Amino acid sequence: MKKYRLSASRPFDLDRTLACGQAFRWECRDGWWQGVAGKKWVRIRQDGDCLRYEGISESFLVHYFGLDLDLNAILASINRDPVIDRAIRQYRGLRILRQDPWECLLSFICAQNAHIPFITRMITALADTFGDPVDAPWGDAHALPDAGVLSALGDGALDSCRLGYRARYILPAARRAAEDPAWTEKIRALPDDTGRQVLMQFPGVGPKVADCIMLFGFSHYRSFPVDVWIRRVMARHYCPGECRDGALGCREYETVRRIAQEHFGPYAGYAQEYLFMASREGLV
DNA sequence: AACCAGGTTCATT
DNA sequence: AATGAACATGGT
Repeated sequence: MKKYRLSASRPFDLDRTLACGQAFRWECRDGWWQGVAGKKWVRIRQDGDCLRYEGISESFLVHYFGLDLDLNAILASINRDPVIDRAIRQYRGLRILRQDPWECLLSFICAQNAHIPFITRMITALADTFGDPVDAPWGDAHALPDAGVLSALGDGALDSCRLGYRARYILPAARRAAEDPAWTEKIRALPDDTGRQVLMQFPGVGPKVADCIMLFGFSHYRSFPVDVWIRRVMARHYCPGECRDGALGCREYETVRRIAQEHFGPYAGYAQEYLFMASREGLV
């Protein structure tokens, strides 16, 4: 069991960070979060300013949870109006993870038009059915299958995972990733929004999913995924003039995204996460 | 039991 | 360029 001491100037809220719907491979059982990150199992809990964890190195811990970032400075930079201020006061400590891009690709293709518990089911089914077993202390656990594994499957192989129409996207997307194993490094090397355009060439990846992958998988903190919850809060508080009719009026994705990025700046993605929470919990 | 969900794609205007 | 419908599934 290892320990990591959080400094007072770098707030962190493990529970919110793992439960907020950016990652779908974590489960909380008797006070401990357990999950698989990459190929390794992880157990972790937070007691005040102390993180207790096992299964990973400290450097992985710091990188994965983004503990190297000065969150207070980031939140100060996005705190530009009363709405985001309320969300920040409520959720300070929520951080954006640095997940594996392939995991993000799978997760957010599945996430379209689905509730978060359902997304978790789908991702779990993919791992349990096709992923390599991981020797976790709590019992049976699996990593997510690599693109190569999924790309070799035939039509219908995913049926038992109950992915709905998303299954039609997963296999072609896996083939595309498998035929160019360096795709993540290529995107990493690309300038700002070019990587996003490359991601949108994957089947099943539109603007929203691409923004999620850039934000959660490539640490592109300016990305601002616009889902139904964000659309609501943006329509109500940030672009009423641009919106045709009340809550669901913000039609044009690119317009909402541009307004948010201009308003919140280079860490718009952090604002997105805080607004997402606030919108879902009825805070705004 | 309807309604809706971290949307994308395709066919029409 | 912009809108509308189909798409599968299951949580609330």
